[in-house]
Amino acid sequence: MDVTASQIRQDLNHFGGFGQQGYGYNVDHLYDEISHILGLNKPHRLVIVGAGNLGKALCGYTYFERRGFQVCGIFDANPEKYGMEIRGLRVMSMDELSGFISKEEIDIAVMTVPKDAAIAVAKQLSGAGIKAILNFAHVDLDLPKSVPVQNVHLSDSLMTLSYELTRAGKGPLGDHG
Amino acid sequence: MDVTASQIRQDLNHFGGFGQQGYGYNVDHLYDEISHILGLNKPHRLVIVGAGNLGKALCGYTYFERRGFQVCGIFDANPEKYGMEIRGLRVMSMDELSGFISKEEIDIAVMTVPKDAAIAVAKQLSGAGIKAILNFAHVDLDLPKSVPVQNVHLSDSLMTLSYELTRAGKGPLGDHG
DNA sequence: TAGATTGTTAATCGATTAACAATC
DNA sequence: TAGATTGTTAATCGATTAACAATC
Repeated sequence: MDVTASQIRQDLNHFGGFGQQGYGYNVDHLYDEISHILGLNKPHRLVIVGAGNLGKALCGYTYFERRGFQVCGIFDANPEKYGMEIRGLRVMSMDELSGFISKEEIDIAVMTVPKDAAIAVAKQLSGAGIKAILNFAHVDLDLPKSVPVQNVHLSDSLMTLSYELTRAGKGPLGDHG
Repeated sequence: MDVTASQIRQDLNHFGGFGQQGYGYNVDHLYDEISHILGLNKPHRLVIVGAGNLGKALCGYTYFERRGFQVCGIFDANPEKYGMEIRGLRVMSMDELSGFISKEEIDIAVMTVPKDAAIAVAKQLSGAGIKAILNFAHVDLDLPKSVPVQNVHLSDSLMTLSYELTRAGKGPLGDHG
């Protein structure tokens, strides 16, 4: 994993001593502790905002369920999509979003909306009391620090890949001109 | 952007002096230089391996075209999908993959296959001379260093988000026990 | 005891930042 | 010249690694 033993000990110890000197770590216990630290010990309720291709794909993403991320609702701005059924969920309108978040005690919003809508949607989510956002739109949202955002910007990955591909086999400082 | 002026100068200078002391940077020229460094100046040809929900969603991802990433083919292991048309492309079988890559001079493969298939597919791709892989499967592929891999592991983003969400408002060292 | 393994401090390394010279 | 801005060296900071004591 490209991690030294030293680093693992150092990192684990940052959160507490989970092992026994001379004896080792109890793997099951360690797994629990880490789940706790990551907040994965209790389920999270989430909504998907944007019922496009990506939104639909994510809706059927089995990892969500397996790890206790419950997909509770899916929303879209396009009236033609209202009522459409995706994996047993009916697409709802953006007007219903805020109410749904508070009533259903939603933690997390997954944003798969077009770039231009992203900032407004983020505002609405934040106003409705969302606790965290997973953002697939090509914008950096800046929200109050109290609402953590994780960006999944494919464009970044693609650019990095293109860079590595281009540089492959060239010297450490490469040549670009 | 959370970057100091110092850092920008330092970073740009790592690749070369693109500015003029006392005068500034020419934005258009700088944009070109960076495109070059990232290898975005010429188009890349790519295939999508795995015609599931995510594969289909990515197939319609307009950013690809806009930035010169040409989606040239889409493949799946399920015979029922052969011939299915997605955005003007016919789904092909895995047997056709290797030949396609060399004949069509494909640079990049986007892997949206199930975890269990991922390693074998990566091997096939690497054997067929692929130059780079964008991997959405929940596995860390280890391929020869000559084939750069970018992993898009949603699970990582979700765990980070869960961590931040859980820690929000708590002290810098948090409390988890 | 001898071997093994974690906890913790110190040393090393690299990246970020600050400072200033060079130039327009 | 005065002000502004990049290039580049030095200082600072943090993270990784190494070393060793503590413990089983």
